[in-house]
Amino acid sequence: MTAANNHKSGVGNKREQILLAAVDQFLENDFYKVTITEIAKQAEVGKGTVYEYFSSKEDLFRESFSFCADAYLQSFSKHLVDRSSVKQTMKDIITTHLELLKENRSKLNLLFNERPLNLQELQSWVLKRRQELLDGITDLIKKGIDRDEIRSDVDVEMAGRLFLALNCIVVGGMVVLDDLDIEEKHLTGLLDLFWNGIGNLETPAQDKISQ
Amino acid sequence: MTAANNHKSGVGNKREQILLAAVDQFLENDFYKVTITEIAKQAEVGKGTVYEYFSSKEDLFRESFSFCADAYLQSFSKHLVDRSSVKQTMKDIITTHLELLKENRSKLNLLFNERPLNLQELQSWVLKRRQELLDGITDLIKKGIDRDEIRSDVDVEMAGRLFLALNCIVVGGMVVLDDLDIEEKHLTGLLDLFWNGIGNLETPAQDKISQ
Amino acid sequence: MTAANNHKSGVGNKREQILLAAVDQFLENDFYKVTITEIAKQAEVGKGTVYEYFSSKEDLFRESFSFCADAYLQSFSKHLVDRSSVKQTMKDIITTHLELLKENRSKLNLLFNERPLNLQELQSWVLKRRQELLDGITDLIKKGIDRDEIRSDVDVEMAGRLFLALNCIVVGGMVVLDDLDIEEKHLTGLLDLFWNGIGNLETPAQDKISQ
Amino acid sequence: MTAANNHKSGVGNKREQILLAAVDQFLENDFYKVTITEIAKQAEVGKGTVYEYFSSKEDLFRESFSFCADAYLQSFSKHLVDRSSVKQTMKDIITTHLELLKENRSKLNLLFNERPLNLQELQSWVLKRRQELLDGITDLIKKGIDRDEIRSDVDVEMAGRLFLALNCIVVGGMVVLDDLDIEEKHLTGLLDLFWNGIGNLETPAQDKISQ
DNA sequence: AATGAATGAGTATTCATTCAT
DNA sequence: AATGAATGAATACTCATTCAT
Repeated sequence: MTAANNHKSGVGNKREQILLAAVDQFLENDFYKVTITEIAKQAEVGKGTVYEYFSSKEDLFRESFSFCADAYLQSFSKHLVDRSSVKQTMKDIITTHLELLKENRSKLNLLFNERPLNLQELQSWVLKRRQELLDGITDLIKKGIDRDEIRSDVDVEMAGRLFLALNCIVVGGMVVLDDLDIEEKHLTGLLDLFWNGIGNLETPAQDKISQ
Repeated sequence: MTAANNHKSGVGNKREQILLAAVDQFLENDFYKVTITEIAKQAEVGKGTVYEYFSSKEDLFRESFSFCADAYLQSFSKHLVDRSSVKQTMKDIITTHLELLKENRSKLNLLFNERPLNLQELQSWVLKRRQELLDGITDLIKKGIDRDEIRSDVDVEMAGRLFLALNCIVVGGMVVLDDLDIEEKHLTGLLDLFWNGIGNLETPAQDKISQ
Repeated sequence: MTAANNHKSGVGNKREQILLAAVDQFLENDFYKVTITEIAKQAEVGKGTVYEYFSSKEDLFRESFSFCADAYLQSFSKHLVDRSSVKQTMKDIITTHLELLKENRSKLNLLFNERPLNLQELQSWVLKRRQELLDGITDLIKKGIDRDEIRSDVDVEMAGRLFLALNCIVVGGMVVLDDLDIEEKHLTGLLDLFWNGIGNLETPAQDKISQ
Repeated sequence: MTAANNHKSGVGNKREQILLAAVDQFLENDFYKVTITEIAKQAEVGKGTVYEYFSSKEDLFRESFSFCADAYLQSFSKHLVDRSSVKQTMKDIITTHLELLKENRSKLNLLFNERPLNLQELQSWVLKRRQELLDGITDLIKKGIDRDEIRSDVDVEMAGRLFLALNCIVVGGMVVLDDLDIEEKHLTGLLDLFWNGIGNLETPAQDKISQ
């Protein structure tokens, strides 16, 4: 904790209590289902106190989202160093993601959810954060191409999106929605799928598409 | 019994008017943003009439969702016949999906949205419908393996989920969220990605993962 | 009651119950002191019902104000016919005003209150209604000049405003604030004052002002 | 005891800072629109400090009102010396009042507003202060009668109220509500009106009232 | 069967006031 | 004495649902 401390920082401070309670609620429920009253109760502060630290419910949502996004991006970026192969990096990312998901409070749905939030103002802000994530992945793929690990004819943008979908929807969906346990072999299978595709090279099946 | 003497059948019957209006609204907005009043107005019936046919807003949502899911599954299953190659079938599915998305009224977010709806009761119901979809895809992939179009070591479950994710987040996300125009070549690129993976077979990069 | 009747008119209708309760409350209290809950309770309707007929608290205030203003202007204008002398008309106006004040429900403070309402949007609307009143009085004074009842050198605008003030603050203030009983002779004295001034013509006192 | 050792006296003392800020705010806005937070901010003291000097928002309003009333009564009473004629004194009062109104921050609405403030407890207190003002004016009129400047048959009470109304409603209303510029000739016209009335003595019009 | 007027539970937000420091 | 973080009572407004006609 630095000298820059003011009443809005420090261990045990109200702001943090509120934010954590809010994250907890927003991860569990729709924006409209979550109530300030419930957040205040869970944070063990008065209702008015919430508004001392956050100007509105939307603001609180934004901060909650940001909190999650930052946590994720951070655990993500630690893999974006050049030591390992790109494939290994991707494996690490998926594994980390899975671990984050399994740690109870970090379902990260908030971050990956493709659902337009329909709070007009939040929408573009959410998209911006998602784009940051996508950019990180895209860069990783470009690096893979530079290193000849990834084919140069791969559509970088699409591959990035597919990798994001793999993490968000497939891994996320299995853990969060289907409440499944993903084992090591599943992960390896999944990455293998992403890396090698599903096609059987020994057959000419794929050639049939020629339209 | 004719269409005229049973209010639950026939062209122009109230139930259908209401359901179509509801679908229209729910596709456009959050559950909490949609109001019964607005649905009734659009359906050109009285507010009370909505409750003659649907027991609650949730019930109406369920039915709306089901209506969309059925429409989608149907347009989906028409591709699940054995005439073409599996790869071509997948191409057709993606194309159909894209077309459905582009038809304004059928964003189908409702269906693909991975977000737990958190209307507790809807949740499991939604998951069941999604599972039906997943099963259809899984069967398709199994067929591909039988026909030697798809490698036999592919994790069928994972491949199915990734394909669904591909449709949902990549295609859906691009059209709905980013408002991009996806061209033919993008689709082909995307499917190629799914089919062939991103890995460069000529390098030994992927071998490094051996943990 | 005409054929134009809809659910918003007719004896015993909710709208009227609400409006009367609102007038009652607004006459008694500040805009901010009055609550919708209390109005609903007094009108013996549900809180939501208020919003069936009035779009907002401000709207309800506007309508309440208008209701009072109309009642006053109407009882006012019946004196603005040319039968009697202007002085008699003025006497009638003051008398009517006083009677209206004494009838419990029509303190009319709402109308005469000089206090800027400070609900920005209401402000100009209120001023407009007040101006209508002032115009009526000004016309009356002009007529008096035409008929040689009133001196032609009188500042019509000022005289109109003073007459309005006379009604508002003197009569209104006495009844409402001081809870006094104004008798006939007071009224006559007041009008005489307005008509003849206070100056003693036999003294040259007023000449001293010559700046 | 010096100004420095008693927080309730001396230049720059907190109480005065707060009071002046409060006056400023109350002159500009409704009681309910003004907030303690804003007053504290403008006074450059902590919110809690306000409560060191004033027991409640109402108390602070009372004191603010009193402060204004005293200022007004004072500038008023300086005219109530016997040097000039009564008519001249009245002219001076109106002029002073007008000047006070034009000095931006002193609309004095607070003082003249006839609206029952309906902070029940304030009501009677306000009336008392207004009565003081009225008494001053009444005395002036009595003096005028003694000096034969004013007719002896004038209803002193009524004349006092009318003169107050002239200042408050006519002059006040024009400056504050209608945002008009009152020129010298208007003032002269207004006082002339009050002094001589509007009636045309050469006609028998007023005689028609004989009830 | 169809309606829509009536309802009140539910929610974000404001702000005077308190009190520990 | 001075402060301002914490509080919760209070309030406008929304909307799913009911029910008399």
